[in-house]
Amino acid sequence: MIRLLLADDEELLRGALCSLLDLEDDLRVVAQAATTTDAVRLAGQHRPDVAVLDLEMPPTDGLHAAAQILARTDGTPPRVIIVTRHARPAVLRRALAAGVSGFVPKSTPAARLAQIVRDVAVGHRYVDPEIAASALTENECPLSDRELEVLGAARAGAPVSDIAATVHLAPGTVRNYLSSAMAKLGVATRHAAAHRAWEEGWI
Amino acid sequence: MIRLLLADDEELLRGALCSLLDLEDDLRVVAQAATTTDAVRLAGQHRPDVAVLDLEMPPTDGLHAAAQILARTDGTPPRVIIVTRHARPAVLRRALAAGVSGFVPKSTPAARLAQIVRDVAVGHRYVDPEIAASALTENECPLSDRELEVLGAARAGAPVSDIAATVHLAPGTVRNYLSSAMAKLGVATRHAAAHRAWEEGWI
DNA sequence: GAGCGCTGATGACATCTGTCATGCGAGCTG
DNA sequence: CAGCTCGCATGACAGATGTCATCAGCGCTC
Repeated sequence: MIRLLLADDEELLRGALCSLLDLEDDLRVVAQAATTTDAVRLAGQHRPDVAVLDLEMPPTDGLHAAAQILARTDGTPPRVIIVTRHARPAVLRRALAAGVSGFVPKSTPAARLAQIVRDVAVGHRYVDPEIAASALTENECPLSDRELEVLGAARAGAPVSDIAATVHLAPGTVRNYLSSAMAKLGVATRHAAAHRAWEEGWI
Repeated sequence: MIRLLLADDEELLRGALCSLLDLEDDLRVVAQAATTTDAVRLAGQHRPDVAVLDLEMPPTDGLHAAAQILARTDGTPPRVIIVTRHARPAVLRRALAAGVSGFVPKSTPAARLAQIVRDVAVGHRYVDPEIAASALTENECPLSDRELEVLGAARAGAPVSDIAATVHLAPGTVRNYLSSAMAKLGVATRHAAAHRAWEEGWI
């Protein structure tokens, strides 16, 4: 019997997956969470074999939760499967770096999920083949850490002075980073750069 | 027996909902679609009693599909239920204006969906109570049509000249609309305004 | 027809952005 | 140590953006 933790902020999906997976004789959902904090807490309490975490979850995100769950020192931590609608190569890379065992886009057929859970439970890894292929062929993110940080702060449309304040840099420096990021991405405004970086999953 | 059309671009959710609803004795999913075009086509072919449409679907969106499905002239069109993660009062208003019978955020418990489908099938309407309350109390979108149009074109971070080209207006005019929109929203840049308008579901 | 509100446009002006050259200090590398 | 790169910062400059006053046309109402 494989014991599952299910975490997703959308009740509709979580509930549907729960009943879907519970239909399988060898799977049992032992805990559900709608937030990352609950997910981490319940993972500690219930010690599931596999934790299925949505990537987009308040208050942080699935990767933070995964890192915390995997960092537990007493006993073996559960295997973690990340489920996401935002399935981009950059996200996959970050997920694997965090030590997750499965990476499942929401475009995966529901019927296959149970088998993925079983595979992961016995120690295998599962990565969506299409995303994996993209991750190998697509070019890496060309932006430096600082550029990403600054773009992240620019995402909501804030003026340079605000960005500089949140990133703790001089306004001129911020403009330099934005400028180089824009040059690398081939766009004309920092907002276009931020938009693009977001779509690519870089920030 | 209530015959259902299920449309959602996320296989995972669509598949899970399908098996969930098929468990009910009086419901049967007769067609599934991942795009709005398929949804419209299959609604014509299979004549379901109820169509459950995701709002966020390529290539257009669930409201367009709903409008097309409801516009059919031969026979009675199906009742339409819109499911969305982006549950804001403005979206609800647009959905009701399009003639849909149900408005269900993805935060709704999965177990309740079957009952909502039954209610809608017999002619009732269902609107998520929380969103409905917000729609009644929250202030309406303060922006004019032109302002919304211009903000929509500004969303990807394009410079004013590009926006002017896509909207077929003079650059100076575009700046006026952007300026008034920014004033109404109390923000300092058009990108912040566009971001805000997007989050509120206005564009 | 005068008045009013709305849309679309123009021009002037202050400010913000994007670009670029440059400087300074920390770390590393010969 | 000298030379080098790299992260961070500054200053100057052109062009883009935000603000504002103003105007013309159009439809509407009194």
